[in-house]
Amino acid sequence: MQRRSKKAAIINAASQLLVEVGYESMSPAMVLARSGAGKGSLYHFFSGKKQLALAALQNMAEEMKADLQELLDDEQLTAFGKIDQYLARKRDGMAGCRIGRLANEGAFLDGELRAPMQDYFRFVLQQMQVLVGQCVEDDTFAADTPVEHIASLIVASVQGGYVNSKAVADGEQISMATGALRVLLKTYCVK
Amino acid sequence: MQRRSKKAAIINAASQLLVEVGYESMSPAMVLARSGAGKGSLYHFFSGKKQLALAALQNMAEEMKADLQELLDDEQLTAFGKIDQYLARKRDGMAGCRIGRLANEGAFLDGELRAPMQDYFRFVLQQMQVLVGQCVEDDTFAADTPVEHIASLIVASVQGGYVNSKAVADGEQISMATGALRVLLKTYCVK
DNA sequence: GTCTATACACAGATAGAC
DNA sequence: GTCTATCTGTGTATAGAC
Repeated sequence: MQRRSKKAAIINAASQLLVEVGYESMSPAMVLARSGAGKGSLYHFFSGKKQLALAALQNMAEEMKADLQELLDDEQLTAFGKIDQYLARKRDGMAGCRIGRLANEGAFLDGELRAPMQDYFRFVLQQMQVLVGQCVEDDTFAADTPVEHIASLIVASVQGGYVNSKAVADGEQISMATGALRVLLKTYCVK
Repeated sequence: MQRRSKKAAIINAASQLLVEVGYESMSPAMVLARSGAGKGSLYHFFSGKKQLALAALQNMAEEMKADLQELLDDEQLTAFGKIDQYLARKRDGMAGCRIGRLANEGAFLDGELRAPMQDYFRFVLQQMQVLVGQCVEDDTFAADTPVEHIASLIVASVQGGYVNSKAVADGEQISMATGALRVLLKTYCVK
């Protein structure tokens, strides 16, 4: 047994390909070519394409959650500041959200594959709800809109920004959408 | 030559399938099964899957543009009222945008296939820009944000709402996002 | 114009050697 | 654990009859 098996390389290649081409278009052959492994290795570690994608997805979701958590843990920022920073993050519109870009693939109607996606989105929505709730609490926001609606819009501006970027082939679309929301939320603040 | 050939049936079936399963997962066999035509008919009218999808897409785009145009032509509504009505439209979150849901498929990197999608999105973005511009003009909105940013956010709230809905399997997500934006835009109005 | 029968490539998975 | 060789099903397209 090697110290670092091909397993990690395979998962890594799969993660990249899920972002680049999606699930249905990702063939085992592509994964093997990129990871430098043979078919045997893939089917030694995973029962099939689905289980491989599952492992890759769970990896990505953990990374992205940790990324958000880092922002949430920033003691320097107010709740509103965290929302603002989240929206202000630099994003590659033409790449798409690593997880959200898979939402329309038929394979994700399957409960098992959808689980990590659903889990990730619920986490982000939930955390945004908490932040918006804190803004209401400390009178930054008026309490005239359900917190989960605002949270939903925040996430939608990012996901929709990615879609717009891809659709018109303009990477700037996403920052235009999130930027506009930053302004609107600032205006929404009860000064 | 029949008065109503199988061509329309084939395009119609393809349109449905593009929404339901997407482009890559839509096989000629599925199109034929649903349309009741034989393989020969399909390849008689279209040079291949791509040209068929193109025809179906152009059909859909025209329909959806006409749908929006109807709202734009409503003499009863102010520019702001039109934006508000656009956001308030009833949408099936679990179905997804007929065109936007294809944005992440690799086949749409191809210029020919992307054209109708790009065209549709540009149209909607452009029309929203005009409406927002009118709102600035008549002092409904402050002029402190570029009109194309607000327009981008409006479209993103819809597209992102669809993504959220699919991701968490909750059809209400989209109306939560667009609903929140309606409130924010109302607050943004210079009263 | 519409059909059935057929060809070809490749995605997905298995067998078994090393 | 890792590899190569192989098998099967199906997506995509063509040929050619009716």
